[in-house]
Amino acid sequence: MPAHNSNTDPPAAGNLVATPLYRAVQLRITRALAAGNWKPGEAIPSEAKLAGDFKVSIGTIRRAIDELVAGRILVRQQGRGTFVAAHTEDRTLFYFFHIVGKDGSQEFPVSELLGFRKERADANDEALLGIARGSRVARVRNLLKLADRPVVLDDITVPTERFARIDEDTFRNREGTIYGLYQARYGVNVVRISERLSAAHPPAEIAAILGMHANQPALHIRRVAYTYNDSPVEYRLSWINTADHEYLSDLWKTAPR
Amino acid sequence: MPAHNSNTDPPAAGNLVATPLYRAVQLRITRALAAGNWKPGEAIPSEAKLAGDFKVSIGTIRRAIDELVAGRILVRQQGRGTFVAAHTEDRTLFYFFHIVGKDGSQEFPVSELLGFRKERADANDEALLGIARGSRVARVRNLLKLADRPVVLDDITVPTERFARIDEDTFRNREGTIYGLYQARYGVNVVRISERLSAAHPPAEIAAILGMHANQPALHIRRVAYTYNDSPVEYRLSWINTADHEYLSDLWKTAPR
DNA sequence: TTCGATTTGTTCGTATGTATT
DNA sequence: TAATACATACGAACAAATCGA
Repeated sequence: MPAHNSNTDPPAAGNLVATPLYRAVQLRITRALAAGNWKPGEAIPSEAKLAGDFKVSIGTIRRAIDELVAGRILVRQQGRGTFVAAHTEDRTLFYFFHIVGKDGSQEFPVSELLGFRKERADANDEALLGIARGSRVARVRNLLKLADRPVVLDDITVPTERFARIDEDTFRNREGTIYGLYQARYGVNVVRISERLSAAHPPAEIAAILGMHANQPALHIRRVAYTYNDSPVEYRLSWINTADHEYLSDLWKTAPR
Repeated sequence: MPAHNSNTDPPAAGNLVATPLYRAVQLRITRALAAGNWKPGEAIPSEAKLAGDFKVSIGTIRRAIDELVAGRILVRQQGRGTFVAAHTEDRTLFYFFHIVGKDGSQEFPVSELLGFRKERADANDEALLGIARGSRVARVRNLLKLADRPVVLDDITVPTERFARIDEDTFRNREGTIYGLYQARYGVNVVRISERLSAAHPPAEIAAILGMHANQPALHIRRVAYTYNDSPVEYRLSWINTADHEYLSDLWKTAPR
């Protein structure tokens, strides 16, 4: 068969760039994901079915899914199916959580909610989250403990528009990670984060929470989390006591698909 | 054609795990790379030629190369060929260099050699570089300036075994990056790094070099650089003045495991 | 426990498109 | 223009894992 476009588009009419068929398929899949057609943890239709639905070969479907699997948006399992990545598995936790012991140990953090309030978005929120100034946001203060000692303090901001009727109890009584909560309860699937790190002296209030002496430096992180299509959904300021822990950046091991 | 093994191996005889053919091909390619059969910047044989040499289909060759391209070990160019990734291009610089201005600007760093000496490897070198204690190592102190101001101080350790007859002039008179030097002159191709970050007060000597006040915190990074097959080749301690700059960590597609 | 249906994983082959030289 | 090399797309066959009858 020739490699022409057998879809509904006019065959190489106006489109100067001629995006490959597998990209178009990929886009349709991510759109269905973003629309919530398939939920995290659930299986998407089989490759054969998708091929039939989209009227493309199974190889093209696989090509489209390949990158989504590489980007940890989907997870394939031989004999079972292809699933929307969920934030419930321990593996996925450490993809977005980079704090490890200086001895190399990877502990599971224990979370503690320290504060919750709703406010109006300021200029910073507007710039980072792409929401209108004055719209409503929720501010969450969360502490992470490792080996029973406070290590990470997160000040989290999310727009209430995406997170309908979000409240303190929802946060406090969640099971699993925060991104797991976003995913399970609000259908917001964080698939990418961007972090900027610097060293600084934390405010006295925060140093106290982290059990740090005055004049002790901490790692400061500004994080923006994105869902499908690079749409920002959360802004987070973190302070990390690096007396006994470090931030691990592994760039990078080409993992088997 | 059936998916049998048409290579020299007995078809599913003793191998219990049955590694896919494309992995075997991938291994042969990385071995050739590590042996220096194909040099950085040069083209490797065409897919058709490799398919003929290895007696596999062109699709299997492409599959093997796919991951090496994803891992930035090889670079494909349509119509030209597939090339061994070189550290000479500006693009690749920013893959291992993560310091950006707080305003978001990405500047090209200017390097300045501050010190060079040869020593015997200590316990730390032994653990991190996998070399025998007492073997010879070179220690290099290098300063990186951004916009004419000192920002990053690197204390670099490499084993002289891999870097034959390395000396101060070689470092001082190099063109391009340090990893470019390793690659062009010693055939050592850094393909992966692992970094551990923390916040701390730098020693007075280092604070002075970075133009920092006493009691000002800095970002401290311990980096190990690896060549093919996860073999460590360089150990680096860095201090970064984050008054005007940040460490950027962008985590998304085709990520570590 | 066995068996068969389903689903993804691997390998091959072929044809054609597109960029480079 | 022609040859070369990678890119896209399709199809087929079989392997391996999973799951339920």
